[in-house]
Amino acid sequence: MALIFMILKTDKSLIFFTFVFCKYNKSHTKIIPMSKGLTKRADDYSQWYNELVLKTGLAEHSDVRGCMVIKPYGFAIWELMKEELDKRFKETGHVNAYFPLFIPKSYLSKEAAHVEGFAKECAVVTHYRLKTAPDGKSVVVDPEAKLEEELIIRPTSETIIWNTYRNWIQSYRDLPLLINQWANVVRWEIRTRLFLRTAEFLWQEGHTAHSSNTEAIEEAERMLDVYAEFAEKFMAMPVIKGLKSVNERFAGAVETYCIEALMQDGKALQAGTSHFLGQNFAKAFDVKFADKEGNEEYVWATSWGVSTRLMGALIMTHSDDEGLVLPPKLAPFQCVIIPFFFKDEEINSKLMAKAKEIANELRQAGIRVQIDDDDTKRPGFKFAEYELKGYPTRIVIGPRDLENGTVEIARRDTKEKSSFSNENLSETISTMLADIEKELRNRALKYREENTSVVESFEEFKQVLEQKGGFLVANWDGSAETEEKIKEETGATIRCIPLEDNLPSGPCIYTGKEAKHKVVFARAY
RNA sequence: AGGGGUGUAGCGCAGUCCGGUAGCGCACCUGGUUUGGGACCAGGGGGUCGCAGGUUCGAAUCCUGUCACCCCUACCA
Repeated sequence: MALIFMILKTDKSLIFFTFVFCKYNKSHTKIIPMSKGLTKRADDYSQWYNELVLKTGLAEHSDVRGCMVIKPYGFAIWELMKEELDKRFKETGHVNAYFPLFIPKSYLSKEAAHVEGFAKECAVVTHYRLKTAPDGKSVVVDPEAKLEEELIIRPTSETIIWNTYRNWIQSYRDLPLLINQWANVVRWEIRTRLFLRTAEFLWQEGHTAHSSNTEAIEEAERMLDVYAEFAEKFMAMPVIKGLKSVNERFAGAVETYCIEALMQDGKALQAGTSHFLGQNFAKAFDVKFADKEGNEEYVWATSWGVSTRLMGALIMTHSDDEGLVLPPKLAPFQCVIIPFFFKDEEINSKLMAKAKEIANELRQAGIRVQIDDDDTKRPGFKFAEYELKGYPTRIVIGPRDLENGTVEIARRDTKEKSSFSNENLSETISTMLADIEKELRNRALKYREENTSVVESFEEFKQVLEQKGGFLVANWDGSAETEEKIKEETGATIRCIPLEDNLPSGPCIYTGKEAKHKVVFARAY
């Protein structure tokens, strides 16, 4: 295999084109050439991410500041996530409901820490009507239509939901109340990034009410497990389950649980959170129940959520310099069939017939498959396109394959392609999809292991953070001051206190005092 | 929120310093030739130069304001 690099100098940047000439090796597997046009991760990770999201048609910026348009391909992935998560919520006894987008301003301030946490990023509705402007062309806010009480567009729904739960809960018999909602929320962010941070985003928020402390904690932990299992089984993304430090805790929570994932640039991403809310919201909204003995007691609460941010996590966990790499369970199409058309109409119709036959076989086996019969684009173009979009597998069938009873199958994760018999393709593809998923999971796990460093001193901490990044496991004295100082000096924060294996193995790396926990530090999104 | 940068055709950009009929590549349309990894040739269509004011005989270009996006810090899921 020969590599030729061409470097073109333009005014502002260097553009690298890479051509890879392919030959069959002994196993008749060849390596797919690299795509062109996409910024390489090593050159500029942020730019790579932005270009990838735009070029693959996952999402784009709308004209509304900070708000994105999730395009059909991106939304298809989100729908697959939703479908699976929803199934898992139902399996753990939850039901869906829907609460208002608007929250009376006064509700938000009933829980002190909560309002403190969200006040700075709330969108506020002040009027309910427009009228034609004096110029007769534009419209203006009608000053006479001012709301008595302003409405906040929900940044999260604890307040409106707990205000509602007050009417729903009287006795222990009404508990537990296990409700989830799929919704949009708005947090007026200054700096935005597609999927990772937008002013409006989609999510699910579970809000549960319980008759005891322990039951609520169990619920918070149960839902954290649901998230962790979803991340690992469905997204092929390894996560660390842990507790947030006081600084990072959700506004209004007694304890915040989280799953933390490591992205390919060495930064951490919080992929999901689950909160034990204690009786904070019950007290703020006066939600009491009568226990079996007839005593009145405040209700215990949890809330938990994952958002479209998972899309960002998915992209940054698996994708490469050629584009998106989707784990099969989240690929809108797991296989694309491309008939290699020539000028001969008769051969083309045979190719098409075979492609349909194969597609039917795969569909019967439950594989999501698409045929690309567009004859205005050449196959090479399509190959590059589907690689960019991260289709896990691709079947190409040409005249030669018809004669030989074969197809060519390419897999996205390893970029290999080889010839296979066209018999029993559903099994071939199913096996390959399972293998791809395993490969992606192993690869991501290996990356995390290689980029998790146990550090013994603050010097080592700074050095590893600077040179390598990733997760840094270190002993911490448990104080918010120490955490804050480390953050100021290095930019790294405590991602979590792991649920497993958090016993300190020595003194605090910063203060040298007795350590309380062994925690995971990282720079984070 | 602070610092830096960018807005010109669907996408990527040149033109802006030094004002004078808006250009290039890709994409698109038509015709032809091609075809096992992003085809080639010929012809064609498309832009109130982010938006709003101002200066000027004349503004993509100069001035003022404003909006959006990107990068680095700060904040969050």
